[in-house]
Amino acid sequence: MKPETRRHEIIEMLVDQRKATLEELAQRFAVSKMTIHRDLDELEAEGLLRKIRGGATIESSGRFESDFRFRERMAADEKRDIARRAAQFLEPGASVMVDDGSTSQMLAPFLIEKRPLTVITNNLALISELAGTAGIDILSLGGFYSKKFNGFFGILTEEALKGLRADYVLLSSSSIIGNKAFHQDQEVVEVKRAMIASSSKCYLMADHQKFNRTALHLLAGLEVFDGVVTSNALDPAKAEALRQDGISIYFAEEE
Amino acid sequence: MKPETRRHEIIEMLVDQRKATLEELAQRFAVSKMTIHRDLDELEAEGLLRKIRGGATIESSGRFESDFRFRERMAADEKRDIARRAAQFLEPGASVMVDDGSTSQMLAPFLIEKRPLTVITNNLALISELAGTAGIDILSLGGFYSKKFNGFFGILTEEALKGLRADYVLLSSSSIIGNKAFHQDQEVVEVKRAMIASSSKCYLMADHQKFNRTALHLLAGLEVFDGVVTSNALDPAKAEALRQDGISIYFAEEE
DNA sequence: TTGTAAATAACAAAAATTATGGTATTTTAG
DNA sequence: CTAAAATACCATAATTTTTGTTATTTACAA
Repeated sequence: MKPETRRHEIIEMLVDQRKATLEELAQRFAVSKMTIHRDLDELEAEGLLRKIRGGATIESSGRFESDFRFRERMAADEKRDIARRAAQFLEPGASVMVDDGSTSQMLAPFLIEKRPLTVITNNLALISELAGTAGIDILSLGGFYSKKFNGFFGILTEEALKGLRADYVLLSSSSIIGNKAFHQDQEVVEVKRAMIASSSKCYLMADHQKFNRTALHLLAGLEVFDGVVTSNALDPAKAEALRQDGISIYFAEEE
Repeated sequence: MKPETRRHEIIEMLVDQRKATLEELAQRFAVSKMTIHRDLDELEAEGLLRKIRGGATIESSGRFESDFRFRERMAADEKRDIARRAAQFLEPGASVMVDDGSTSQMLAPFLIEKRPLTVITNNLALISELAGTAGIDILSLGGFYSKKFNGFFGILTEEALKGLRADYVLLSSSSIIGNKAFHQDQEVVEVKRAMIASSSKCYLMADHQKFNRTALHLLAGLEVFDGVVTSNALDPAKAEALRQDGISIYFAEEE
């Protein structure tokens, strides 16, 4: 077991049982107390837990902070898994559109695995990560820069998309209610819609927190997507309901 | 000696002597040719040199120009001075186009001084530096990403420019011969020309090394520019000759 | 083509880095 | 003050990175 894995599991233990002793952790992972000490120091520096005499706890003064950071980190792992699964739909040599959003940014390493690839995107973080990677042709959609979404939007972006045609699009949305996807920002929706219109195969990436959250603007019905990728943190009943509606659901952890 | 140090020194050697053989490098650093192979592969992937049969070279003259990362190191101070001077032509509230190139990247801090400003550019480094700066609206021109120039080029870029109109453009070119500006790359020239056509006032930034160097493609006659900004490292006789032709020369160090 | 040198690939050894556990010392809570 | 816990330090173990050798493929010139 790698140190990183062990540290990850320590956090999971603490989320379950609120606190744990050094002795307990050392036994559980079959390492010395000294090693656990170092793990806890490391995790404490990341703000994920708090060392107390004889052990550690996830609960700090306000309970909120550590819990929030932990959620954020778990969400990041879930998003990475979903991104990994979504990238499996691609084939080397294809052209793929990618939108803004943190899930989309997670795609970077998995896109590299599929190279050669033409990546068409308005996602600045993704452009920066992929820039200069051999075997990845980047086509940046221009547009007005939005700090909030760290990408490019507006007429210029939409006009550029009208003249393009890609094999795939990997999209994210901030909300799924019933069998429809929503997003909170009008301009972002316009760009995502243009991407769907310009791509042959469409896949949606959505972690379980996206389900049953509200957002103002309709993006599309889920039936327009060739697949919806999520994690098995999603309520199985919900997944089954969508399957009944003819939606193709893929779980990141499967296979 | 660490691998990283060795690679750094390989670059320094190449800057001095333009090219080197595998044998030569292997002897100089007392490692096998295989190791040098791997070093060169690494450095080539970073765009810092080019492997040729039997060795490596820094392609810094003629049709090719060495990578932007390498150019960045040279004459950085001179370029910064020129960028500072060129930015003085701008007024708060204006829209300004900026092209690719290391001189253009140097503009970032001076553009911020002139805010509010709308910056229209295909320069990825500039976008990254300015992203999120309050008072700076960024309009990214999309296009295919070029590692060599660290920016966006191609039809998409030119089409976007056709629909735009800016108050100023601050350009750089890689070569000035007689009273004409040249550049080594066809696609880059197209974008620069489109910028000139879409701007009311045009200024060219060129350090003294740019003068009397060869490059293949004509960009424009210097008379189309409202001003050419250079440093007083430029031969005074050359500057006087241009003034005789009616070109407005500005020196970065003046005033 | 054909021969030669160079480039690449695959593998094993070596070096460097990182992780771990033990011990000695310091700190802390009661 | 005392005992357990925490820390500091060092030696060893495990892992990763770097390197060199060998074998194979590729590229160039005659």
